[in-house]
Amino acid sequence: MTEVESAFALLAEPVQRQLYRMGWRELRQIQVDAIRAYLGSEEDALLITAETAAGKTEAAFLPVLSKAAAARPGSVRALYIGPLKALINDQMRRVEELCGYLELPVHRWHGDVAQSQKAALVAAPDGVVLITPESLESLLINRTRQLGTLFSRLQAVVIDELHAFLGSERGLHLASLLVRLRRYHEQPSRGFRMLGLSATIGDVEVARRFLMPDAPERVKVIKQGSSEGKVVQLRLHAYEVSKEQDATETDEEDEDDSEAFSMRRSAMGRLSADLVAHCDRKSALVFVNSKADLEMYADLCNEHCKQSGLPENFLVHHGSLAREHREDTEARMKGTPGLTTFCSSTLEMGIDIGNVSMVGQIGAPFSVASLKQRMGRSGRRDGEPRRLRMYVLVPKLEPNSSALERLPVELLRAVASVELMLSGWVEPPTPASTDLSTLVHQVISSIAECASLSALELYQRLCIEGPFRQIEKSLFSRVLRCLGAKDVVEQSPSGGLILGLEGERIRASKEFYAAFLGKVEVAVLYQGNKVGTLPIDILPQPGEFLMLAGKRWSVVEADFAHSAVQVVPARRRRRAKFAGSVADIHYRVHERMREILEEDSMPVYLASEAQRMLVEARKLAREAGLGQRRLVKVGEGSTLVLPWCGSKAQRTLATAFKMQGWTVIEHSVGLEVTAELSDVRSALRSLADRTLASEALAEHIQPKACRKFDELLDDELLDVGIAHDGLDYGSACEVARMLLIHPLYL
DNA sequence: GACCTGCTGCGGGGTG
Repeated sequence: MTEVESAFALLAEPVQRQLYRMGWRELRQIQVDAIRAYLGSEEDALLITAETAAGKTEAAFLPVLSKAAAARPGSVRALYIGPLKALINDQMRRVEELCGYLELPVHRWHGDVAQSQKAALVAAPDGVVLITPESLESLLINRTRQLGTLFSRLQAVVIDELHAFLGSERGLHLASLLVRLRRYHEQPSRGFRMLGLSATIGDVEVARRFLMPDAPERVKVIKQGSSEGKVVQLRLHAYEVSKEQDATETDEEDEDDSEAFSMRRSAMGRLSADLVAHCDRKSALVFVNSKADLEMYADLCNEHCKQSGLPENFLVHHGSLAREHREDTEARMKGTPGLTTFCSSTLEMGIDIGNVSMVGQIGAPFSVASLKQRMGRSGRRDGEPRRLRMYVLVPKLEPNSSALERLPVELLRAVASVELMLSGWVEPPTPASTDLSTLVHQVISSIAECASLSALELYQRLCIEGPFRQIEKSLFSRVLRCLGAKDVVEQSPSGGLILGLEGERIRASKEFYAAFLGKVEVAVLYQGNKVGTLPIDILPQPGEFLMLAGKRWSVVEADFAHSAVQVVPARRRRRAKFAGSVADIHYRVHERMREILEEDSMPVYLASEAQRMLVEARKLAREAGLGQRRLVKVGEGSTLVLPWCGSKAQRTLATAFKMQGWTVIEHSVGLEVTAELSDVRSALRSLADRTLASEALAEHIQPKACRKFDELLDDELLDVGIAHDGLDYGSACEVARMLLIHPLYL
């Protein structure tokens, strides 16, 4: 018997029959490995990592369903946890199909599922449940009495798109929920088995610790062989942005308040014209870093098609669109080949939109991990390559600006990201060690679940058994005292902790269930139909223009009482404003950018204009010593610091300099400090020998409250969190030491 | 200079 045959033989008979019916002629290697690992042992957890469309879902569910088939009803047997409702809806169909010959019901449980369906599951717990972390949270506090029957014999928990949880508030939240859920198992010490699925694991050890915190070595890693990977076709195009060209090319439709935008307008036009040619009759996804730009590119491309007599084949998909519009875009992509969708991260994960033969990325990607995910959306069919085209706008080098300002940073970052992705590297997730906001969330939720808990029990559940293990007892009691002072918790006469008035109010709100902070948004309505949403704090006024859902609008009425803005179609091409912040770049990306400046070889995937710009940038860097020198004196009383150390450590350095009373200009790579070189060196020394403490730096960070429940904590507690997770103190100290011993500092 | 995610329970009134 071959390896494949013996793995197949391990599956339950109805599962085997269903595979025959579905026309499967073989199992993929990761499926064989997963079946053997899951059905061959009773305890180990599984981490299944393979490229998109390699059959990870089936690798997990074939063995999980086979085992579940033999268990008796009366309890949910397997739980699937997904990060998106849309993904759960897609996976529901796939799991139901695999269950074709099994007598196992498959249930969805998320915010869009009818109460009646939820009630049906609670009345007869059985089968497989597909759920979001937030709905699991709601089960724990709203259905406490039923948990014992629902999950008493739960066998397996499958976490899809595991990378989306690792290192985030939502991941910490989920980790806490899973520990709390285990208490309802009839054998809590054995509990259920964990399976994690992902295409983009930056650090296997972090993933292992997430799946089995007490025994990470018992997580079996099932990895797709590298030979099974796909051929990659790459091209990177660059467009120069210059003032002179735009003065002649902007027309009345393009009036915009921002000068920065009008400068970019003609380059965006050239980029769009190329894009229309590149996407010609291909199904494509084009990722854009901002929603305002995304709408602009869709409009420019459709306009281009209209003028050339081509069909207007460009659609949009992002988080500020009405759900109906997003579902319509998904359905059209699936049903009609040859369409292109401009999207944000909404389509980064596995929502089914049919086959995509090309992926575009406008602007340098936020991270290498995100670039990898995005590229994985193309070439899903066997034998088809992955095609990726990147497009970067590069400001024209102004002769009178400084050498640092003239560096084409975004082009360098795009090249560095591609190089790192091709080398197989992606950013490792960095879980927070001291996320007190999520701790507060779980304190409130745990008390709501149990009605009353002693402080010690609470500490035991969350910080000994649960995921908040780095939080010591003294810090935990400071948090509780703070919550007590704000009426969130109070001590009952019997000594247990119960929710106070404020705590009850927070817990009763429908916003409570997520651990992350949601934006306050208002609906944009046209003739009573929802087009999308805009952030409430920068809402357009009547008479102003905006683009949304691939159309141009003007605002006729802003109705705050009903949280709505009424719009009508308009001619003007004006961008809507969405709220935003700045991304953190990993130090390895900065380091690779510097190496690219220093190297001579030309990446083969650069188009000619991009090649010319890289040659120019290398010449500039060499003349100014930007790639080699770390501390550069620039005129009297001003020093350039070039650590190439990633944004978090660079921000930590900048804070240390600001504490000296100096003015610090923070560039994306490098700092300009109003201080003499010798003074900069002595400030670096106090970091290098750690006489400047992390807590002292944290005091100077503003704003302090940025996570969801930070408002319930005092500044002192927030500083503890910032010192641990908001800054990168360890790296900054290392970088300071390196800057001091670097031979080429002048 | 950014992107994304998620979400009760219950009471009252109407209909078949």
